[in-house]
Amino acid sequence: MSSTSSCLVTKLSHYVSLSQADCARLATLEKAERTFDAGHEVYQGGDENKDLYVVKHGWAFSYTDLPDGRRQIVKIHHPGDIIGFPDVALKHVTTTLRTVEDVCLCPFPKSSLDEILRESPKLSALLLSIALRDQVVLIDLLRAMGRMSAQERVSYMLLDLISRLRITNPGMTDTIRLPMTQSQIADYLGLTNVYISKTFIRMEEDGYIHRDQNRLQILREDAMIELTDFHDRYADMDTSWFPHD
Amino acid sequence: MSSTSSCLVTKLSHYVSLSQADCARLATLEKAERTFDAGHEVYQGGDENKDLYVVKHGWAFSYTDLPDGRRQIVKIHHPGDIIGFPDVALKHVTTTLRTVEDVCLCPFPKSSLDEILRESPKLSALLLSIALRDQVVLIDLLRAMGRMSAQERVSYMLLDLISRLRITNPGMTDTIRLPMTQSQIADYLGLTNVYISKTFIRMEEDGYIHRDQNRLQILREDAMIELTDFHDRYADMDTSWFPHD
DNA sequence: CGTAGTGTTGAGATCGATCAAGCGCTGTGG
DNA sequence: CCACAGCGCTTGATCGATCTCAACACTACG
Repeated sequence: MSSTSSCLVTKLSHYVSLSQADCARLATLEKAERTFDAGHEVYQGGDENKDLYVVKHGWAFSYTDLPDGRRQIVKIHHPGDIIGFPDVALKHVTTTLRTVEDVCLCPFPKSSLDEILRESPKLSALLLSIALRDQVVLIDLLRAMGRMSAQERVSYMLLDLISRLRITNPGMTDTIRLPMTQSQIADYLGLTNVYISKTFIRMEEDGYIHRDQNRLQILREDAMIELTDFHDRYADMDTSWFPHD
Repeated sequence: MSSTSSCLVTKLSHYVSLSQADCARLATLEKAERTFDAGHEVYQGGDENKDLYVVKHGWAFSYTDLPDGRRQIVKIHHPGDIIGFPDVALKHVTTTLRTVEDVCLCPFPKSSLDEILRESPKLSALLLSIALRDQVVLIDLLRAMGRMSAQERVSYMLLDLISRLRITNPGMTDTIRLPMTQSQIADYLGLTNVYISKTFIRMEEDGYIHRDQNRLQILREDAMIELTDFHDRYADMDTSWFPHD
């Protein structure tokens, strides 16, 4: 999470080496900057689809509500993520974006993508790959929601979070900062805050995790990987078919 | 589902008008053809990622199993769909592909995408949009799985199916052919075959649907749309930002 | 005519939800 | 410095939607 270079470039060049020109193209996406307080709603579902955002620092999440108030959080956003990408295909945004803590976002217009598609086949391939990889990640989450118990879902979430954070923080070990409340975790995993509490306590008693303030240490990562049949979708992508410059 | 022209071209030109050259590019994807019997596994999760497939006719689905046998169907494929697209980003496929009935598929190599990305910005934008739209669809399904009751999930599935089929069959009204078994529907919705049976019976008693053989008529579509807060993601896409030829 | 697959039905079990209370922070205002 | 409100987390009692298990009916098919 260096403050000097772009998180987006860091994240993307994990997968392919980018030309100067392509780095410059990405850098223009992060020219503008806006900060938001914790718990702020940046845009709401149904709004006209104007900008995308690159996360500079802080966590946020996207969610949808059912008419009666049931809430589903569909994506947790970290530094380097592009927010709002799926909605590019549609005229209106489908989710509401809410910050978890103080956050800095870089808005850029949808039309910037047009330029990338016309001028850089390699970046186009990379963006397409990211979109497709995110589909695989959603499918993994779907599997967890459809077929896993509460403890398995929590384990899956923790493994997914730590895998994502390791891409941009290679120094990370087994401890993550978890700024979300248990109600938010419940809305992400399709459970209730009460049951999240009970599940965390159970997992701590069983020696899977250790909690301290809002830091969480994963004690038995291998056991949790086995429990959830977890696959890291972030470390590797197949870039062999990409067009060359 | 015309047998003369390509389902893929039909489906894609629903969104933008395609040049001759682009139609030709898509047609080459459907040159080869292979047929499979009902209940056949075309490829398995973990296989090397070689080909994509365009569906010419028949239904199929992609699924993953947990080590203990719990199954999650993650996508139902119809004529005109591209199968295996999300796995393009990875070296190995993440799901197993199984036919529901007798099916005809057109395999084409991943590297064909390379050519499209280099030569047609417009088709690239369209493919990217399809991938992003499919993300939104997965998010909708995730919401259903995380926060909806059995009856709501079944309603959501039926509405989603009929919306998709209407794209390629504009003549469709309120009746669909449902060749999947109740066990498969259960594996798609994260429920059990027993409870699917009970839910269908309940919905029939309540006048939402009518069943006859493997045909299913939707009697109260508006009520079901309201119940599930359903949004059609297939009818419209935002193509205004696309590059011009 | 046996066998396998699919759907239905019923009894009982269970995981997670709901409801309600209490506890420990933290920030705020008197 | 204290009182108090608000929020997040925990705890316990009870409830209920869905699962599990088992039996049975129906169809297709070799």
